[in-house]
Amino acid sequence: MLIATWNVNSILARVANVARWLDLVKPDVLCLQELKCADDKFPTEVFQERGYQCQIFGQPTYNGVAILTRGTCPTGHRGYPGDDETQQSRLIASTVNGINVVDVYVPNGQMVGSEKYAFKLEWLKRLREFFDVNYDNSTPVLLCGDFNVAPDERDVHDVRLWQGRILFSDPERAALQHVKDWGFTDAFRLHTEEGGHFSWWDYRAGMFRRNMGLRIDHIWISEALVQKNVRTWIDVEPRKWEKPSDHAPVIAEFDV
DNA sequence: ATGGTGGATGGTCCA
Repeated sequence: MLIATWNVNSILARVANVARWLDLVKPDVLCLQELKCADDKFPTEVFQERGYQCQIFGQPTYNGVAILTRGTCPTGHRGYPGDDETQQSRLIASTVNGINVVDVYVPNGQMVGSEKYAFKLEWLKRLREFFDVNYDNSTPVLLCGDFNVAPDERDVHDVRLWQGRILFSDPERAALQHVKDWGFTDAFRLHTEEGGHFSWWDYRAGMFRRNMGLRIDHIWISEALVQKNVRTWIDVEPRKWEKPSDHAPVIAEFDV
């Protein structure tokens, strides 16, 4: 069973690339972030044709998340419980094959010390509370998405350059670690120790060509899934295609 | 060198 996550930076701009990638990899689940698209404008038919059901929590212009699954699966959380529809669309959840899947688009934070940065830290604090209240860490739980944080020094191309900056500042890393302490393991790090593996490269200044990126897209799993995770990798190929997203998909394979 | 690119949008905001 393959479960994937991909920040597509506008699903309408990326629909051809996503369809091409689905035809190649055929994941059972694809979690999307940054749809930049209202629910009623989401290109559902393209994915239905390929056997996927779409659960969409969209928003015009910014944010937006969706879970695509082969076959049907139940509708779960859309945003934090109790939030109204004026909140940003950054979290969607479902259950697939007994696995509780939570797909998040963590706020970028823009600049350390800014209002958006404070919002990011608060959002991560709420994410931990969301798991405390709504999930049991002795069950299979998978948290994935664009976390907008590089967890450690291996996950940035130049530590000196990124130290203290947005996506790698100590408070962000601590806030993300607190979420992890709920009971998650980084599926990618189960299989790969060395640095230099990235999931996002800025469009500007030829950063992809020079492999100057960050690993900010993640698949985290609870203990019940650790033994079943046979492989987790970043597929850099679609980052080389025409009109790419600035993020590459991450895929985890499970023996279930 | 304070740039560079890309998406949504229709002058900027966001990443």
